[in-house]
Amino acid sequence: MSGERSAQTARPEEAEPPRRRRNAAQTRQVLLHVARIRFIRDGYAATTVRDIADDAGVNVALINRYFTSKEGLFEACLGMAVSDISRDTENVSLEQITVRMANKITAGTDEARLQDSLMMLLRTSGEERVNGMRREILLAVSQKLAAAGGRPVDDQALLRAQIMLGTALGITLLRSSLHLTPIDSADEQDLIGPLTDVINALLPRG
Amino acid sequence: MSGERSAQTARPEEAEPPRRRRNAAQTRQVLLHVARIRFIRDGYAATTVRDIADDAGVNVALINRYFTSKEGLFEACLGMAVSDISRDTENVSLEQITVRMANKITAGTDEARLQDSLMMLLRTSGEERVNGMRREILLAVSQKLAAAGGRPVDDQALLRAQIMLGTALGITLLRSSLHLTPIDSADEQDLIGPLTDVINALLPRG
DNA sequence: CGGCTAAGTAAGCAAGCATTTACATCTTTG
DNA sequence: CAAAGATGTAAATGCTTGCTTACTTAGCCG
Repeated sequence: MSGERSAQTARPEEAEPPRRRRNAAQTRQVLLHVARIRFIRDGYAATTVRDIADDAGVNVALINRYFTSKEGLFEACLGMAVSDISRDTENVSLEQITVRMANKITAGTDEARLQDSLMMLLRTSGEERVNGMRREILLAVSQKLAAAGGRPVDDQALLRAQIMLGTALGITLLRSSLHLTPIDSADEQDLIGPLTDVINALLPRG
Repeated sequence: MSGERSAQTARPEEAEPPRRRRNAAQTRQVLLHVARIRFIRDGYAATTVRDIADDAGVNVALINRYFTSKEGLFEACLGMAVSDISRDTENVSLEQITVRMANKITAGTDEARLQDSLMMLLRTSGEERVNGMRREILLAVSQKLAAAGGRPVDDQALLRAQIMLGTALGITLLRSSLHLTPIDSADEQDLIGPLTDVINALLPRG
């Protein structure tokens, strides 16, 4: 590669387009990010498009330009959450499951945000389609949990896995939404013990 | 009017005031009842006072007359839920706890409505005062759970009780709000087994 | 009966909502 | 550079919201 592309600050990264002050893709991302936070914290109906636009520092009309409607933006956020959850529940094995679950539940706000994705799952816009998405991903996760034992997944095993899922959901709810103490201030180590007990009680080993 | 009060059907019962087509107390109750359902199903912000008034078959203005505001009506509903939960968690003992929990979770819509009360706890109007109410009752319930073992309640026991509470919350959520199968269609008998295992794993016997 | 108060109603108001339109400005590209 | 499309903005649209006001009617008591 003989010729550099331009005399910009530093060298432009390979797959990184040159910085623009106007950047549709980046604006889209910012909107998604701040909308997610609002939807999780305040719910769909209580969140206004102006709130979101202000948080993002952009004009309200861009929400409709990039996501068609408030509803469209919500579905995009939910889709993100579904992807995150799918990725974070790959290759679940009984050995690591406790540690990983405790880790995900207590992970800081930095990067790992499975908690947020779970809370996003509890939000609804009233549209029937999103309810379908929610049920789908929850069913998939519980099936992965049930299959972790290595035994064939019958209805009873699935029921137990869903109770386990409910536990994870409930803990996350009590922590990040209701801020109940002492569970809200428990760290990873505090949770590993009880979680191990619950998992051993619910998920039969193959 | 010397004789009987009127030629109504049957005789007016003792403690039962004569039926009036206009009855403030009854209207109040109807409003509370239908509002609760709406708040639980649709959330606070997505529920309009006109929805509630229509459900109740009364005029919108009566909501403000009897409850001052939409917010006031919500708080009344939440207060009802708190009372129900307090009453339903009296005298918890480790012996009956599993059966009672399974029973309450699966109880039909007839009378026992602990599920609804729990779901009501998850709703918020944004007012800080209601968040306080929610934390209070959740803490009280988890303390009762922790004390059921008969042992002194240290922080770890409380944490475990709160995880148990989270499980109940999560199961109820997966059932009545998300309608996830097969847990949504599980009956009391189906739940007793797994619940027993979880409770034994979480609540140390004294 | 006749009036008085509690209970309920209809209509409307100001504020806030999501969305659209018409316009301005930045970036790329020929 | 200059045309053109991509990106962002300001303003206004038509609804819907919670709540209030002025009014009607049912129920009670002398």
